[in-house]
Amino acid sequence: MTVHNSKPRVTLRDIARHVGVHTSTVSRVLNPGTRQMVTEEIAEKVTRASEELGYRPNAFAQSLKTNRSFTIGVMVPDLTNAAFALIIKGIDNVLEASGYSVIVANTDNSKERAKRNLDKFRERHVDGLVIATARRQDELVADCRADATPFVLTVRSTTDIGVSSVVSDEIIGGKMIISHLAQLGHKDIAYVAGPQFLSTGFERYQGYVQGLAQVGLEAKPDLFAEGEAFTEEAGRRAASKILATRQKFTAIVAGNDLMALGCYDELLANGLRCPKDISVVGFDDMPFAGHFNPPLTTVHTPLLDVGAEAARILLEQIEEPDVPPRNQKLRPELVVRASTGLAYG
Amino acid sequence: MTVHNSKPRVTLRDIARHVGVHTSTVSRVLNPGTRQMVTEEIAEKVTRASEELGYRPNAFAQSLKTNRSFTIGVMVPDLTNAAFALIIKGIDNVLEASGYSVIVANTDNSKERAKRNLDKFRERHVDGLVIATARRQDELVADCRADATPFVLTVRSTTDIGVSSVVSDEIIGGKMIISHLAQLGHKDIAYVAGPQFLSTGFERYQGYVQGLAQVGLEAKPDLFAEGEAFTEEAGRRAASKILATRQKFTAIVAGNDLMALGCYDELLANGLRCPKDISVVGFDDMPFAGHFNPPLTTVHTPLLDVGAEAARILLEQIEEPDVPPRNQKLRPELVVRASTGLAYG
DNA sequence: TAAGGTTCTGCAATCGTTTGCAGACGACAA
DNA sequence: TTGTCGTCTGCAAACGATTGCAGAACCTTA
Repeated sequence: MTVHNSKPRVTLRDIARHVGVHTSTVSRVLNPGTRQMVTEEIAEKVTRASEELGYRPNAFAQSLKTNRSFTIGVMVPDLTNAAFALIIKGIDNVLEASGYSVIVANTDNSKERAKRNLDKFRERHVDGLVIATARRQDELVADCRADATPFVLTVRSTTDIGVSSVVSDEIIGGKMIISHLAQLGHKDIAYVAGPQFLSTGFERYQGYVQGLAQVGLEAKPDLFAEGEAFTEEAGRRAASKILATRQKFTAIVAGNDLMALGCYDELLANGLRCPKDISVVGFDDMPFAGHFNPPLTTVHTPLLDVGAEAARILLEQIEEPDVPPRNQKLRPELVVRASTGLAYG
Repeated sequence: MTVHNSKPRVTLRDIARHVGVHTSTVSRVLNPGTRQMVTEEIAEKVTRASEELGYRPNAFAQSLKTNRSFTIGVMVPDLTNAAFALIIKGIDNVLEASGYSVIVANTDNSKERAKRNLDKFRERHVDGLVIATARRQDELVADCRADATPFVLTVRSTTDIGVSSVVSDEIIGGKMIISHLAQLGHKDIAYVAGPQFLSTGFERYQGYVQGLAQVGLEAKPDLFAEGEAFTEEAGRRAASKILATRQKFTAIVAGNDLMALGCYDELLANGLRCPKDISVVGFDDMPFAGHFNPPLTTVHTPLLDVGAEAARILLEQIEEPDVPPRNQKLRPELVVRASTGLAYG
């Protein structure tokens, strides 16, 4: 019981002194890769001493020497968005198992903040990066390419080729929705779009357009409105714009579930019932989408898997820097709930 | 244009050589605290060179020398739970501004994983810890106290005294609910409890009991059931248990919003309507609680502020290690929506 | 017994900073 | 001119690990 246990950090030297060997020997014992270089007898003594003294390697010193930090940076636009929380969880699950720690950066959709965070990642010498904030054209990504540290894009990708990414196949998702809606007899289908400078926003819309074409329908300009963000408010405003054209439609496809929620709000405010008057469908299948009123039909994006897969690819890229970049698209799934029904009229 | 730009990291020595001074001088220039030690003329040259060469300090080397990592560890039980995502965001917002990075650890409610993560935090020499996973009695916390690194508990606190914490005032929250329910004429109020080994679970229940006493009611054992976790499923099972007693009641207070959702499910399955037959109220006011069916009456916990305040206290504790621990309780707020109505009968 | 070959262990340099100490230099006063 | 004081800069030793190299110790074989 010391009076004021300030910080009796145990170092290799303490162990070395305790056992009567050199620090390099201790180091060798403690590193699995070099352990067989030293006599079993000594090795045992060292291990024991290390445990008794409660040795913890100093990560700084290790990293300084080896240039590996076992740390990876994750950049997300909004932690509060359940989708990104899921992504992080997926990433953390596989990284934790490999001894890596994740440093998160929340950019709140600010370019400056993203840049600042990227710099901080570099100072901290992260071994790799996963970026979930990319715009379709993104300087930040260009910046990363100039650098040698591996990174993979996730959820949102860019138009660049030659960079790894793992995302959901948004185009298929869009087509699934249209096919579902068409079966219910819908012909006039509005689109409340997410930002078109994001791959998610853009490709989901492409899926919608292609899906329409497949069933012999056409996208009408009046039935399209782009929100400035993937938020409930933006969704509501976009829906309101479409409503204002007084163009007839019986269904709305929203850029994501949040925007779909905004559509709910706007429909309600206009005395329209969902799905009786207007069907609504979203993207993501965020947690509790099944508890909304009405339960939301939406495209389930396998976010946990997307995150996990991104982490796996990153790990691979770290171990094997010369392996070519990979682009993975995971298949989404339509989950039909109560916000879509037969077209009226 | 080098052929294979491997990693031309710029160090102090490069700058020193470039300018023709010693590294120590460069170091002094680049550290605001010591910059006035060197002649303005040289200082200027150094700064310029540093910018031209694109110098980035090596965080490892710095930390190794100074024993400060400007890194703090955050431990949460479940990233996917919107409540904790909010907490992290609150923390990150204030920490980012002070130049700190946050390393997150997701324990998934596993003690082993928590311990592992704590060890990793120590290896990485985090300057501080914020812990959102504490049980009312928690060895992990005891473990932390033995150590000299500052930490603060958040969301969930322990029975220990002498450790800093910032939480929502759960007891008041519980009382608010009862007072609201009593005004609506409810007399038989069931409690679907969260785990009682967590301070949130425990204190919310205490608030319920005290609130009941204040309005001259009594807590009936039959109307209490404890879920094993703060989840929808656990909430549903607990609700089912209470229903099975066939005891009369007109309202349920749930341990949190997720459990309240579980109550919705069970009521629905039993042909009971909310709020017509049974009122339901939760805790947390998680995102989209207003979009549930029916919109959930719940106690709003100021999670963003809780996180931010925790970060602030931690920072204070890092700068000033001898300041006594602080326990902060933020005031919650009842938000009345559509899941509570007049008591029938 | 000596030569040759294998293990094993210690030495010392190194990673990129920070920082106490001391020397260099100029200025000023006596 | 000399002494003293201040200001600035360089030297070198850390911080705690890893690792190529060389030498010591042992074993084998002739």
